[in-house]
Amino acid sequence: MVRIGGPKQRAMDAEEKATRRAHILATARQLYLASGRQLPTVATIADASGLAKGTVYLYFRTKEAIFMALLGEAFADTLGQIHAAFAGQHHTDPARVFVEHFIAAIDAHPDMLSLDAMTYSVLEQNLDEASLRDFKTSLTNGLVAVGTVLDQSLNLPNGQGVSLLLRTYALTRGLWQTLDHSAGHCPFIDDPFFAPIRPDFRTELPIALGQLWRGALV
Amino acid sequence: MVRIGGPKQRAMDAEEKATRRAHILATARQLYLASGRQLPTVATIADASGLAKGTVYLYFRTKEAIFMALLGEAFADTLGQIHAAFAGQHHTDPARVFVEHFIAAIDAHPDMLSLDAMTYSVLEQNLDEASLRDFKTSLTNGLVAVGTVLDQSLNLPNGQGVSLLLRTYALTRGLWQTLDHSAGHCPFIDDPFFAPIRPDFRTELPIALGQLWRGALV
Amino acid sequence: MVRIGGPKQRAMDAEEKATRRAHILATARQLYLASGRQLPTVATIADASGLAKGTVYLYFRTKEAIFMALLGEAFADTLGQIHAAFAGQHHTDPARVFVEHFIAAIDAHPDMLSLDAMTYSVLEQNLDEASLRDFKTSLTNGLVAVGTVLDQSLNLPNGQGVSLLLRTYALTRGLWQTLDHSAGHCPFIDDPFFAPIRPDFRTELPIALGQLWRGALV
Amino acid sequence: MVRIGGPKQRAMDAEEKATRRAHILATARQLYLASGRQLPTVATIADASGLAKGTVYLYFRTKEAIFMALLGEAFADTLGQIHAAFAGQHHTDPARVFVEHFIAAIDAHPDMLSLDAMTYSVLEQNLDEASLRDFKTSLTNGLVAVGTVLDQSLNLPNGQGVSLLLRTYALTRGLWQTLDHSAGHCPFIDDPFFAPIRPDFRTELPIALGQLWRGALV
DNA sequence: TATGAATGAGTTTTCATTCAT
DNA sequence: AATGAATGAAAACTCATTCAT
Repeated sequence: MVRIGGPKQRAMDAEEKATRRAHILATARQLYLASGRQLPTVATIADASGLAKGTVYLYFRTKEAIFMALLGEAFADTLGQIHAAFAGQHHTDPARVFVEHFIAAIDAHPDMLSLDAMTYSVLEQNLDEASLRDFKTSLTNGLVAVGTVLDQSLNLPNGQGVSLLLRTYALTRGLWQTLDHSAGHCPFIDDPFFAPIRPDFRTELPIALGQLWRGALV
Repeated sequence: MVRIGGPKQRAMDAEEKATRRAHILATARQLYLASGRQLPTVATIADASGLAKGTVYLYFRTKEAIFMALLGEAFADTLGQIHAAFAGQHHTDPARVFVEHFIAAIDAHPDMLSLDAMTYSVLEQNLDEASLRDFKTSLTNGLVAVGTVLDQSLNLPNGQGVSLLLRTYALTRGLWQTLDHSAGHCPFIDDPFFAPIRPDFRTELPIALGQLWRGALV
Repeated sequence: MVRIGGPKQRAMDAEEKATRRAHILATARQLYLASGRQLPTVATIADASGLAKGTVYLYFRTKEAIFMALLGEAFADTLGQIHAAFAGQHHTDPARVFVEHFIAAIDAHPDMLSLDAMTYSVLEQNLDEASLRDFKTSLTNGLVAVGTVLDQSLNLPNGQGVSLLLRTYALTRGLWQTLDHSAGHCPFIDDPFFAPIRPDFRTELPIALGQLWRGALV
Repeated sequence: MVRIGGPKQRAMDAEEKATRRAHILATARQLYLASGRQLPTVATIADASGLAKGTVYLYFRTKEAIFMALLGEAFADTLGQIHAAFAGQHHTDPARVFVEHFIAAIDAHPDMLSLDAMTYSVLEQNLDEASLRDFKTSLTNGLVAVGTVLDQSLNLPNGQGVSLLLRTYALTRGLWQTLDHSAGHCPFIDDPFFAPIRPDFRTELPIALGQLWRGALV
């Protein structure tokens, strides 16, 4: 028999519930950003949110689902910005426009690439199939929509837009994993010896993306 | 007093030690490949190697060091093949030659990209600084050497070869993480719905690399 | 402000309340029988009953009380059948008559012995004293009543009927715990090696009860 | 990376290991007896044994395995005493002799019936199949051996000895679960109202067993 | 009366690493 | 050098119960 103290405030209607969910998400993001490459524990998130552990589980099936949701938001937002920049428009230098908007979106989501780097090895492992499918479905929809917009805006053969998006993101993801060392796990990385293989990510990214797009649009 | 299972054979001279180390490494790779995205435990590796747990630690400082060593081998071998293909030679279509050799090397190391995907989030976390530095030093040396060879072979401005290598690998790594689903963690991924964002990695890779190189060598 | 899912129907008068209580009970029994030796969660019971969790607690003080009620019903029914068979009657072979009716009652309550096996270790642990007392009081009343009937019908010294009932039930309970393996927790139990200690419960029960009664009535 | 303090003493040979295992077992029994119907946590057992939690798991696969081992010992000892009393011997009043020895063995193992009552609902649930099979195999061997001895000593038809043992134990187990209230979970059980259904276990047991044996040996 | 959002206690087990032998 | 016994930190998740609405 377990006796416990009652709840604080209750999120009764859908709107309040959405707010609470968003609050948990925001707290988790903050904690993650502060910790550097370490998923905070559910207990920590709950504490920082002013909620009980069990309450967090009312809004997210697993701990990993929290961070997948964060990642999903970042993806959606990034895709949204690209969409806005290309839907129904033509640009004389589309590669430049794309890269500018893409990098701006990345800058706005400092947790995206970092969380993404955990996706493969950590997040997907402990995620239930349903959540994973939801995530991938929504991502697919977004990619296809923006890909179509790119097809139209750039006069590309059908499907080239999506391909370009995938390659762009793959290159970004790969570069970031190779070049980011913001979390400070390698104290020695500043040694000039490593300079040739440690260009700055933010400097390198536009160049690399530019090359890829130039090669693709030739 | 009964004493069972005393020390086995001792690997005294340098050669025997190298052999034993290689044996552990080979066992670990086998186990890793068989498990699909899961680092085997030290106990498992020791068992499968016919050694005691403690013995493994005579050859590797930490468990992660084992897999970093595996990754280092794969990198070294890959770089070696590129080096051989370009050192003191000129090619009429260097991009094609590079991509061919690069992909061949990747195919020969099915554990490379997979282990690499754990680097950021898993392997580097538990690695002691010394091992990490060794790894990165050796990698830097290899990259710089091959980069220089590329500079010469392709008549590139100094340092462009290394940059190209980094971008090439970043794109490969990113594509693989996006497109590989060999480990079968997503039973639903074969759903045709996901087809547009799931091109085959091996089909996609040469195209994407071709675009990058074309854009870079323009 | 959107309000969804208000209170359903209210069971105001005593009859409606009894009906709803019986409905919860029936659902719980079904769920228990279907699960094999696992008490369903309150959430499951509530869902399957079409009620909210809180509502279940309006009818039962604790989860365990639900299953004690189920057990109580089975006991009451069993005792009732014995009572009916012996009240005001004499039988030439009372042992045979008793065993027949007893086994028929047991067969009619496939959840009785199984729930009973959890009584000692699970159910009584989390039961509030009041419910436990209610349960035991009602059981005592039933036993004493039927015991008295047996005393009269069999011309036994006062109190022998209750003793016989207790011993009969104890033997049944013990045999069932020893011999039942319907839930299939031991896949290997069918190995012929275990045959000598795994006679069939339903075969064994009448024999064992027969011996006990014969020994008692000598 | 985890760094921890070294071990205290090491059990290197088989004998020392057996001693340590026995020590853990003894500690667990003590703790269980002191707690009344509550399996102590592994942490508690480890602490009380002066060992680390992990060490306990070197000797027992699961927590439940500890208590199954305790139960197995009690069974083995009980069967051993019966065996000694009947092997190669004839008694004029075998029922009396059996019951005396049986009850003496039960008295010597105050944890046996109590643990046994958890077997069905708690212990078997969390036990791995291998341990369960071992337990049942050893129990079967013991039962069959003693059953055979009984067959010979009492001139019973083949297999009757085992049957008698099973029924005897079933009755004992059932009576104990019905009548034991030593753990004090029912403060109200001493109310005279419950007297008719609460005879003393130790008084009741010999009577009930006597009836069963008399009925069986007629 | 009915609802269902909120609570939070509670515990097993794994496994990388150490170090006595 | 080799062995393998000992260590102990670490955290997700369930679910019975309460009580504001």
